Amino acid sequence: MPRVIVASRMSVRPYTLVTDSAALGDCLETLRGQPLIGLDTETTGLDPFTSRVRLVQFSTPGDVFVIDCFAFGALEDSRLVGLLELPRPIKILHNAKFDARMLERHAGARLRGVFDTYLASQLVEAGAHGQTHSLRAVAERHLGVAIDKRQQLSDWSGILSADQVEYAAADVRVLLPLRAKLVEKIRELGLINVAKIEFDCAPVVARMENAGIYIDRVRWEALCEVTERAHAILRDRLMEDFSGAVQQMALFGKAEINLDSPTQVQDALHRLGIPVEGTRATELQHFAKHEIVARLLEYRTVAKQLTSYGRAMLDHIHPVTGRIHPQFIQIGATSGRFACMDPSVQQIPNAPEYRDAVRAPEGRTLVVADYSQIELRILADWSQDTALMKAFQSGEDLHRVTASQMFNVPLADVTKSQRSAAKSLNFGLMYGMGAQGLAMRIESSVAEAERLVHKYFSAYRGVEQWLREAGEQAVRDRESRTRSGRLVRYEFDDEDRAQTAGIARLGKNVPIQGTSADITKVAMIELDAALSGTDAQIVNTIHDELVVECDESIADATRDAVERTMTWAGQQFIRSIPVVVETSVSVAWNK
DNA sequence: GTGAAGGGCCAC
DNA sequence: AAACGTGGCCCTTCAC
Repeated sequence: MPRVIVASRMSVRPYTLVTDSAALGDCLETLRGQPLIGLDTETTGLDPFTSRVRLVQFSTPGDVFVIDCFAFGALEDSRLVGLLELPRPIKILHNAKFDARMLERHAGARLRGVFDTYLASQLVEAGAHGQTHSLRAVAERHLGVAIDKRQQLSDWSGILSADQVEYAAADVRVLLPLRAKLVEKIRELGLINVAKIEFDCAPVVARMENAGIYIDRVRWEALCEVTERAHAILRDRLMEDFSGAVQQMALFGKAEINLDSPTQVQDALHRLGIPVEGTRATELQHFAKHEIVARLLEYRTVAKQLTSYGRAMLDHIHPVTGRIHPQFIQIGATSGRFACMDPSVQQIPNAPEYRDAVRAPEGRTLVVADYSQIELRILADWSQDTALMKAFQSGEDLHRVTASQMFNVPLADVTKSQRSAAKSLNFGLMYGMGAQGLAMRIESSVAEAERLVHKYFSAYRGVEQWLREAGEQAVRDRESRTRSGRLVRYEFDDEDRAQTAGIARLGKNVPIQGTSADITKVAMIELDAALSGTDAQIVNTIHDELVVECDESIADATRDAVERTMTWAGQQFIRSIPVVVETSVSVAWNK
């Protein structure tokens, strides 16, 4: 053992272990004069509410400082907090969200001036398959150096081994050269704007995760109980309905049917003479005249509610905060959209009974704000289609206007089914939907769907042209860009027509979906800054919607700030038509 | 037992 | 045969 320590001591450059206030002063003196510093932390666990910060490490081109927060009150030192909160020097971190959560929780610091090598790697790789973005992988890819991560999850709460401190020093040392390589790529690929957005967003996401979202346990449990009863009743009745089929199946050794098994359900339906092809809801709907199929559809809905949105949600309530702290993945989709997990609070059913249970605690309130038709506005702005722009400038109901233009009828004479067809086209065409897809969706013949698509594009020539060119360009250049310059690269075999068609669809959708993500991220950054110094806090982001929680006494001011910053962010990317943000103030997540 | 794949379904 | 984009969660099935 001693041998290993000696050997590794000799093989690495020195570092300074900071264990008192005077040494911290010297360390901060050195750091303040730097334009760029590496920053990392070692913590006793991964959860900011139950773990402590043991080490804070800084690097400069010539020095590494390892601050032992257990040796003295480093995290209470206002000089350290001041350095973290100033925009300069720039702090280089790998996955800044993690350290920002810890530093906010334990030092009360609002981290600013971030360069995040994790996010930078994701931007530079632009969605390439099979690339991971761990510090180890990124350092190996760009610097050709191997990093030993064996100590990462070691016990950081006791007496530090030389190995541990050296690991901590090595980790932070690599960040400066790594940034240099990544900056080069960011410049080459024209990603400076989007990188700035992502880096500034990371501390905002950290605060959002730390804040968490409140769920009313009693309301949620009541919802679960209702669902459980309905589930039991439907299950029993379906078992009776299926008994004939099950008896047949029993001849083959199967005495029961699992209603949650699509294969078993299909088999049983076949035995009852119902020739379903798969058991998806859209397929079952065609056979809903059979009582058993109708009941199965009901069962599916309830089963989904019970499993995905049942008591499991309550297991996520944190014992320390009493709130849910989901994980937001900042570049969750290659388009730049967020993803969310453990639990995903982006996919809670949009039904009043569920949204009522997601609320503000006593004395507080929610401001809920979403962009009105943001993706279609992006399409209108990008394509400069005269008719679509005019439709938005009129301020009328968009789908109704579309129907009026498609079918050449006055606005007031648009029928329900005309509006519905227009709506399907407005949304579907952005995803690269064809006539066949439309026919499926609106349950018409393909010929009828073709006629509708033709009518749509006759009204919106500019949209047709933009979509076609966006698809062609994606296939030709093997990449797409959003308005912020975010890059998405495509790997495909251009001999494969199905793959090529898929890339063309992405080429239409990625710039639109991704620009929407750009806008939401800029809005979050601006809003977080506007709300600093108040008790208002962003608690959820759902693609084109933000949820803010604040004391009810500042609800109006908060709503104004939300509306102003979101509108402003939208206008940074959409210049030729209005950006509309709809806000509401409510104690629950209902609009 | 564990993990991957696929079906199904929730969100925008 | 494929058929509108981006995700995550839960279940069953099947291979190891």
